[in-house]
Amino acid sequence: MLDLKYLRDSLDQAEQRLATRGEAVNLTGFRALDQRRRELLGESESLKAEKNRVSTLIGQSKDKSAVQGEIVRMKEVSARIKTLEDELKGVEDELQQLLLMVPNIPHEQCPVGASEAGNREVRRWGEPPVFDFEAKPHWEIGEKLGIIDFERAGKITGARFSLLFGAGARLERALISFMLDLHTGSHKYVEVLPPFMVNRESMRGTGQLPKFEDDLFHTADPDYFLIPTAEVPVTNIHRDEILAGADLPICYTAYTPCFRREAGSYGKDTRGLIRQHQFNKVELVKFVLPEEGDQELEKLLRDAEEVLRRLQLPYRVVDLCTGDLGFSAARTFDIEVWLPAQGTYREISSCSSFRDFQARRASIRFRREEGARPEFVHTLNGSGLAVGRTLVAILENYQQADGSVTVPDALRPYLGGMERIGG
RNA sequence: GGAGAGGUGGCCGAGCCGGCUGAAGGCGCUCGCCUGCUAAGCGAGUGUACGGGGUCAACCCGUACCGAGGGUUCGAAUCCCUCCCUCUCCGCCA
Repeated sequence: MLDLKYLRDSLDQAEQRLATRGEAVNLTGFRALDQRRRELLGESESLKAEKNRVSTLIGQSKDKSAVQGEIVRMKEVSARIKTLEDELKGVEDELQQLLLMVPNIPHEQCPVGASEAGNREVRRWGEPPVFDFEAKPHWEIGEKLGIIDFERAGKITGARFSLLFGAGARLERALISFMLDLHTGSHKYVEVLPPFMVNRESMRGTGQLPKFEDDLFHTADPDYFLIPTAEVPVTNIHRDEILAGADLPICYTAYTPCFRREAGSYGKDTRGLIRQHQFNKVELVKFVLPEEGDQELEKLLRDAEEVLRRLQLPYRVVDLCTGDLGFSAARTFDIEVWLPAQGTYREISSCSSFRDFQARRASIRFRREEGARPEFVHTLNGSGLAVGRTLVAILENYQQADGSVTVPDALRPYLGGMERIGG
């Protein structure tokens, strides 16, 4: 959510910067609503002051019959206040609805562009492997090895689900442990294991609601949502809190499954593990001082990259342009891993700064020192990494001519020393 | 799922036969005094949001907030209704 006072003072600038996102952002009506709100507030609050003053006098008077006229008058004042407040509530609801639908303002260093095509490659790491045979897609490799079964997953649940067996299941688990150990050990994140279902307030806090309800799995009773990313429960850990400035940055890492409806992606990535309704992810989340946001994002990005470096998987980093940013993000770097069968880089991590956008929605604040005014923190997060896609990358990049798959060195301790799957 | 108890300021905890309670008291914290050091002691201060004013920073005024939302009343932390959450006992259960 954007700052009401900023919008009031710099509406034109806000509109211009939002326009670089491409989609039309509707701020019409904001000014009128804001002004009406302040008029109603002014009138009802001065009437309340009057009411409070007179009511105290009535309470103090010995002779109630002497103040009968005031009682009658206050009755009318109260009725008037009620009318004003009803209208005020309507106006505030409308204003709130409007503000909750407005996306974040892009960071000034974001490349400006209308779509994915405007993204800027920042760096590449590693060399795509060269095979003396035709590289197979991971679903063929996995099914041949008997470690991935899409057909039975479809029977059990439906499309876009998967079933892992044996070394496949173990590899997935190994990746989770490996990533968590790296981030808690070398990178000093605190491991958390949050709820996988959250309430509406949490979803609103990070920005999934109210705009993207269609993308979420929902339970009817109670009214909960399955998390689409650990960002939601982990960022909301500190919702409605005031943190001590000295405690910042606060860094968490969490493994969770993620659940996404993938509405509107019919026909995309229909085969394989790339796009699933349920997938595992290890997430990194930070709460930082506003002035340290940019450098903390850079560090978070490096921490996520480190996973691929240790696994010796080639990747590149892309700086998303204004038109490709997510709703809540001010700045995003995607990490894309090389997938030989597709002959292209595919997203495996997305590292974003939300600045104070989520903090304002979720009311996450801090004090620089004891007694200082609360300020909003900046929130950051990134995948470190998407586990399913990492498994895909390993199967494809480490595949051998005979259909077996070599286990990356860094993972062997997590697989009881296993050096190869199949073969 | 059944029965009962309760949700008050950073924390503990009064108030709950309606008004003078943003809210007693204690703890914590900040500043000052005192003190060979420490501890103790003494004094003052110590929430947030919104709106208005302002030398637009410190500050001043107003309003709101005693789990959430409604209601009664001139006036509600205090009375009534609905919902949420926590705790205890029973049942069920990984």
